[in-house]
Amino acid sequence: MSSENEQHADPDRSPSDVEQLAIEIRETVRRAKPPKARPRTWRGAPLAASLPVARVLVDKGPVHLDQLWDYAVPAELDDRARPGVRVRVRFGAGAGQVRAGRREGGGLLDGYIVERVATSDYRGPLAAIAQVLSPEPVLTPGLLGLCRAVADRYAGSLADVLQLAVPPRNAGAEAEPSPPPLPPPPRPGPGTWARYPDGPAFLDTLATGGAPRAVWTALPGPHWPHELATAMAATLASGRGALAVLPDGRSAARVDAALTDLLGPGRHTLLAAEAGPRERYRRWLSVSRGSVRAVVGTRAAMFAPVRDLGLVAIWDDGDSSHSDTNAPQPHARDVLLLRAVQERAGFLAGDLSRTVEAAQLLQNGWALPLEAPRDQVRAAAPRIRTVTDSDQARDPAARAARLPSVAWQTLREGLGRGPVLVQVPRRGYVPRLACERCREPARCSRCAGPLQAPDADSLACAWCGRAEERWHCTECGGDRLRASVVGARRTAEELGRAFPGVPVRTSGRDHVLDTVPAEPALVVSTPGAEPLADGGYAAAVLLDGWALLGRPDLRAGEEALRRWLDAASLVRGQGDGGTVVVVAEPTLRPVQALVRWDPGGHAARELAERAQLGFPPVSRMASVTGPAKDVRSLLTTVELPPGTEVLGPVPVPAQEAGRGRRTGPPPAAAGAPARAARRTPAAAPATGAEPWERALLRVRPGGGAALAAALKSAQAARLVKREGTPVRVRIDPPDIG
DNA sequence: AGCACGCCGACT
DNA sequence: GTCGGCGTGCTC
Repeated sequence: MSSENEQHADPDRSPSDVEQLAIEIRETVRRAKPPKARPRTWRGAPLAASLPVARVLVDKGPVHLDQLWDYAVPAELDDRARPGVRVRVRFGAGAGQVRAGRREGGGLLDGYIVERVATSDYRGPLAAIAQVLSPEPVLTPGLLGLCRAVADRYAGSLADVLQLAVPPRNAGAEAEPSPPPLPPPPRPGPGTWARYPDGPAFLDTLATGGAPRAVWTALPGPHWPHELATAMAATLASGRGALAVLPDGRSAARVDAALTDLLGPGRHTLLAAEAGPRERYRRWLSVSRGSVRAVVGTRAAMFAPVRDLGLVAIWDDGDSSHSDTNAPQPHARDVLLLRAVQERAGFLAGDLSRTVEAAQLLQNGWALPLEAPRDQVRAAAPRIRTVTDSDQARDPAARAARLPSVAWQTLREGLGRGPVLVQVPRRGYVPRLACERCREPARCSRCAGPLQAPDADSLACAWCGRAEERWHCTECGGDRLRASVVGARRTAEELGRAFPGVPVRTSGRDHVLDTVPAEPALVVSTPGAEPLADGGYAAAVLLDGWALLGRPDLRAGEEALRRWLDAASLVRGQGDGGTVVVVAEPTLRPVQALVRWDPGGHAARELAERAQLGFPPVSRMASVTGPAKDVRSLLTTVELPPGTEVLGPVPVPAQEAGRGRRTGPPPAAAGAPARAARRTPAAAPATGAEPWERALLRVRPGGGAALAAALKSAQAARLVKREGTPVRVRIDPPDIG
């Protein structure tokens, strides 16, 4: 270990830096009373001869600490204290005075060394790095740059983003060496990419080191995982790395299997939740160390530190699980877009459907479409028929199963040729009660809250608790209600009776079936849980379309179409007799898009409409949610970019305030209106909880970054001044209705 | 967030 | 004279 006076061979070393710096290690005992036992720090310990200052990012802590802090590097930690390593530092007023015997870590925080520099701007004595936790350089410059960009985009702190991007350390995994990298594989053939006119050229660009950007509308059927893997393999052939993010472990595993098929073992890895922490970290390290250059995984993999990235890909970007659930809730599509730009990589958004965001990438020319010609689409897709559920079947068993006659016939006919799929919307996902005639959700006549039926023959409002004596529909005047959709389990029972002797399988949230064999069977599934059928389903029936379409959400139409296309793509093409029946109003736009198998047209129309109405993603939005007075005070302090519109604030009911530490104002208890009324005057919540509000902020296209920056600094200012409780800031809120 | 420092009122 | 209220501000 070098001492202060030793000459270094390092040509970068400039000895005067050390003297000029006049670093004084924080003297823990300069006060009158020395501690009984000093912490094992280094009173007067020599500093690193070269670059004795470490700029450290502290891992946790309040938002306004979102900056780098300078620490002195003691000589004995010189060679371990490299950029990117995890360290432990003392932090906080008086942190230097550590009393022996007190509890450990008073002021000891974890962090990362971001860089080593010669001098510090900080005027004052620098504390020394307390400990280098591990010599593994986990926070590489590229990863840091990405995390910074994500933090800026989402008005979040760098430390929060880092927590998503860097997995927790596991000493055992770190001790294992990673194998040396394999040489680039040979170029894969185009395979089924030949079905897309621009497919082979796309692969060619990737294989020769280019960075093409595309929105890929995959043909229905089982080939897309292999096609996605082929694009990754082509990128590897150029000597670069590739990353694909999928919405769930099941689809990621399919692409992983396809990669194994194309590349053999050792060139790729799967980063998904299944593996335990040690295995996950082991795989992550194999990527970080450069021994593996292709990564497929679920959303946390979006940060995977793939070296020399040539392609980022996302599959099914409309799936809500692409939004991280931890602050600042970045979306995988946006993170990968940032990476494509920052790391000059190609970009591929693949989907059976199309989101408005993907349509926007096409519209502004950032990406090009990768689509099959119409006749190919028609051949690969099943035949789609629509039917309304007023068309009840004659067969009593089918009526009991609430099947329209066309649906019943389709199932019966399909069962002669193989497995058939029945998609049932998830219960609780849908309006509770609706007009039987026009499907308008039933609402309270006083407060417009949703009505529910506590027992067979009474109706009450879920918000205000008022009993509804004589309900009638405000839209069509109907006076009969329809109960909510029947769940998958009961549908399965009813179908079992309608088709005696046919095996019935269910797949849903609790048990998701992976695949079903080619034999005739009824497969009842909730959206997203549909098993693959060996050889494809002979037919499918998509029940209760009204429930998917009727959700009070900006994306209801897009989401319904996505769910339907996902299910319908598992059905054989119409040349092979594949048929799909969707039970929904045939004039609605998403239903027509399904019939024509035209997700691109649907997304383009949605995009045009959103542009006209000033909705995202054309305009950018942020939401600010919290106790009313805090929301309002933030709104008065924030320096919004010119032209920002402020919508609201409006009161938010408890469930919209989000699951958080603190819940919003409780809506008056549904079951006990009388008691609630007696206790307190209407507005004052009995619990003392303050009413919550939400404001939406909207900026013109291009103003998103400025809006995020303004919100972040206003939030930080409030924290510094300790004004009230922090409010929740969410960029691109998904739930605006 | 912690945790010191600091500048005003009641107490041994 | 000293203890101590928590308002203000810093933490490398």
